[in-house]
Amino acid sequence: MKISTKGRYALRMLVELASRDRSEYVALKDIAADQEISKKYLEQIVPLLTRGGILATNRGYQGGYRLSRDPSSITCGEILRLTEGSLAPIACLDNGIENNYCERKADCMTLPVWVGLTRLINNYLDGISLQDIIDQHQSLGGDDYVI
Amino acid sequence: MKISTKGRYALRMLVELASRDRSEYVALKDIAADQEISKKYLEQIVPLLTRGGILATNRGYQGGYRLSRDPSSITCGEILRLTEGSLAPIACLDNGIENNYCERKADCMTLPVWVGLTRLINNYLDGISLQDIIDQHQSLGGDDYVI
DNA sequence: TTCAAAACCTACTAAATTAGTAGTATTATA
DNA sequence: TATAATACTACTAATTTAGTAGGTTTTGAA
Repeated sequence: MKISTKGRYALRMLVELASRDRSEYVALKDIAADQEISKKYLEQIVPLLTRGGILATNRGYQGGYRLSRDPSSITCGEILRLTEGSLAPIACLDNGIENNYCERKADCMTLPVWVGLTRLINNYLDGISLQDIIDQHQSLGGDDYVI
Repeated sequence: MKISTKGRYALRMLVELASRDRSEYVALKDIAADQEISKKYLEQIVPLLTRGGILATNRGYQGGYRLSRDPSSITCGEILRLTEGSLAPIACLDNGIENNYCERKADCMTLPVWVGLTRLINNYLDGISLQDIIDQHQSLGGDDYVI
């Protein structure tokens, strides 16, 4: 029950971009150095975010990446679903709660537990934007978020 | 971000035991057949639950397993922590939120997101007992739990 | 117009994890 | 003592994870 490095690295990278001047393109080289993450590995993660409409890119000399939208409109849920594939804790719910075609579905007594957990996780992560993360960091408040 | 078969099978097995007559020992052979799970694989899962104080066992002829406590006192959180190891979504929090010795801890802006998620998942699953699962199944209510 | 710096793309790989199987030893009862 | 059950340990195929490697394409500046 772990979030992989793909999702964690993506989130760290995007928080860094949200903290910088949003108008300029930042080279992956710089982000990789700052976050101490393999640049080559980030290269594989980043297309998921550009295709997902979170990052805008500029190729060639002086190129790089910047957020394509306001940090307050980009949520952890969106980022992690793009990079992790699905946030459902069981495969039966990978295509959404309404699209469960598991053959045991009808008499699976444990299913409601997983449906509730799926809703909980998605709602929580959809409720936290990149801007929220920056605000939380600056506020010196509690050590986590409460819905 | 998936619960493995270990945790899912354990939960299914325990729900079945909670649904049966609690005084009699049930052979693993029967549970494996009912749940359509490999008996040999269940054999590996079951010691985690006996050592964890959830199952009482009887070896030899007419032996088997039964719940060692009331189904209302056994929660999904307890079962899944025993079988999955930890319900934390990142390894830094595997030994509890207070025992995070990650070297990036001090300036990790994303940590509060994971701390909050860890609390959420554990609280949710600790709030659902085996008895709750049986009650939910019989009530024909909604399709999940709400805290 | 050439050069260099950047993103983009695809293939490969070592290590770890998952989901089991297999075989033997031990225990308890009829 | 035969039998039916759990207990224990080792092994394994397949998948996933977390990268590495190497080349291609694009673009701005000298």
